Amino acid sequence: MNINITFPDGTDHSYQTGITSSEIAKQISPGLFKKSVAAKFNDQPVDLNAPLLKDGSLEILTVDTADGLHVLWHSTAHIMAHAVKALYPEAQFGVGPAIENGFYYDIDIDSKLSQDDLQRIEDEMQRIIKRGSSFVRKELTKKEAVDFFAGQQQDKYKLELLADMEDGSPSIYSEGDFTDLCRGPHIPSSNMIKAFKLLSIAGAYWRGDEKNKMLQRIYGISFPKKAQLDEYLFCLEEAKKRDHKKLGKELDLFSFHREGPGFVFWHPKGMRLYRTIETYLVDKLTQYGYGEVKTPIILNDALWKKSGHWDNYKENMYFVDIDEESYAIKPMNCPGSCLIYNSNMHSYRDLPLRLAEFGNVHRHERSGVLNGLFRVRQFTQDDAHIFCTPDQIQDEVKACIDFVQEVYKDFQFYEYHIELSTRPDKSIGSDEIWQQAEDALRDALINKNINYKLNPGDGAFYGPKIDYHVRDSLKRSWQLGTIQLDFSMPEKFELEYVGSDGNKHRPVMIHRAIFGSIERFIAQLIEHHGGRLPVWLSPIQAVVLPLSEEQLAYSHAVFSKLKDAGLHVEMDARNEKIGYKIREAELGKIPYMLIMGKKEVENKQISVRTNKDGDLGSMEIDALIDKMNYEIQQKA
RNA sequence: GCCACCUUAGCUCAGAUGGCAGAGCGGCUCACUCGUAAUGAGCAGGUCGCCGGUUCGAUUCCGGCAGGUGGCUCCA
Repeated sequence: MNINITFPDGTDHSYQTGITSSEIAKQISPGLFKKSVAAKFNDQPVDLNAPLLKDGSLEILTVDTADGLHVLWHSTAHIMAHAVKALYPEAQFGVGPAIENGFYYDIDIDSKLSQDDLQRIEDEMQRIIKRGSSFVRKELTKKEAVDFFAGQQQDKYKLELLADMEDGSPSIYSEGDFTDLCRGPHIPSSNMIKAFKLLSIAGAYWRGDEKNKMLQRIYGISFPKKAQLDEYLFCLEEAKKRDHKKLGKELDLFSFHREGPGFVFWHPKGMRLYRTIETYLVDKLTQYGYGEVKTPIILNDALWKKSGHWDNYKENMYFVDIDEESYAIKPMNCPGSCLIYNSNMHSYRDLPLRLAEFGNVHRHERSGVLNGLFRVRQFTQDDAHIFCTPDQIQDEVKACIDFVQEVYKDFQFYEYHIELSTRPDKSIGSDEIWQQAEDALRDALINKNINYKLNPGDGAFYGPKIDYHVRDSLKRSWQLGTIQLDFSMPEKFELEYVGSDGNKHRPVMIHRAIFGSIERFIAQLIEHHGGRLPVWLSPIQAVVLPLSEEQLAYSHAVFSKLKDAGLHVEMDARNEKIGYKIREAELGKIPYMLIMGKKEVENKQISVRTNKDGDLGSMEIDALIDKMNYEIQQKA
């Protein structure tokens, strides 16, 4: 009996029934065989040594592919669990998946793991790998699996996983004397792992629920070649150099102080960057038909009770007493906007009404979540509330999408992903309203032909949202822009407009932010550019560097001329060697260094060095101003 | 909030089984007037995060707290 196997390149071939992917790989080429870790049969991941019993498509997964690496990582997680079990026989295990970069395993043991223990676990893993045992799959009935994890290898977490498992035939993998509940697939033999490293230990709640026990999670990474591990670790180090917390200090942009954990102190240079961004957006707001508003930071409790924040957001809010009445410091700007809306009568002809606000909000975030500018307790949202009629929703959401993406392009953010978040557990509004709102956002995305990830249950309490996520230097994803639909707030604040029929109608509210928070956005900008901001964003765009005192007068003249041209320019008149001043300017990541020597004074020129291209030679002052203005205008 | 780790000069970091605290950079002073990533010399700078405990003596050991970092949970 033969089966027919189709390959990814479209060719097909007949093989004897029961042949394994491994044997097929060997026949195709020894190179492929050597690099293969698993296979996909009819798009289902399978082990290399699984017999193929029917016709189907086959893709051999090698360690050169992301899927293949994931298999290697997952197998390394097993080896790690094996090592932990050998060192701590009482250990019980949660889950141990491959993740975007590497793997982890959640472990329940009584003793606290330390860095030294990681070393011991690594050593044990090394021994296990050297033995080169193979991963053997076995399919069991659910009862057999339960018996195994209740008896021979006691593990309450695996039992819990089994209890929730719907399909009736769990599989286990044995590697040496260690067996784990696992769907697979796995690498054929542990000795394919040529290089690995355990990176960190962290606490993690069982099943991600903070009501559950906290397990110890070990993160690690592995590769089929030592060089790849070295490169990965090198990249990690490089990424740390781009950390905005480090660069923010080095470039003197902002600071944090014990006196206000989670509250940013902006320094002059950081503030310039902040203002540049703000000013940029103010211009765009006009283009996109927004009016700008400003609402108070402290507002009476009654307002927050009315808006639903009291019931849904209280634990994140700060409160103050004024004249024996209780007030809250705003965590969001929407109620304020609603008050503005309600201070006038509105006709359908006024809509959409777009009110933008650089809203200064305070949120009491739990201490453990604070993280540089990414997660603070006080931040400025580039917020806006669009009040519109139901049939204007589509166009308005689409316009918001265009706006967000235009802005990201100007800041050279090209790598982001979009999520559509739906109704959370804690929410206000009827099912119908939520359905309508979710459909509206989905339709806008589909209409714009935008790929998005569905994020069920992650919407705001008042409505679903479209979010823009960007990764930081350590690959953590942060939400920046957001477009949220809200049918509830208009209800609560009894917002109305007079329609063409002369009757009163309820408008719909769209909350939207592009940067999300200016603080977080700046953090992303710094990391994205590694601190080397484009000229238009640089707090200092050029520095004048006289070679000696003889060039001071000319240098001052040049400095004034650039300043008058509207450029952010500084003068380094210190009595230091030119190499020293250049070094300082380079470390300060100043884009233009203007060196003034005898020659330049005689020729009325400027010797230009950029931090991007090095020494550019001499040019006229006006040529330099034109060049810089062009780059600023191009946002290059 | 939870888990682990960290906290020594403005910054980056050494340090001692518990006995008067160290470097480089930066700052200040002086000399040097210099051509594309660090000129030299001198001086100043510390309650060793805070509060307790053990001890003749604690920056060092123990406990608590605060702040930070990496995760978890939560979120822009």
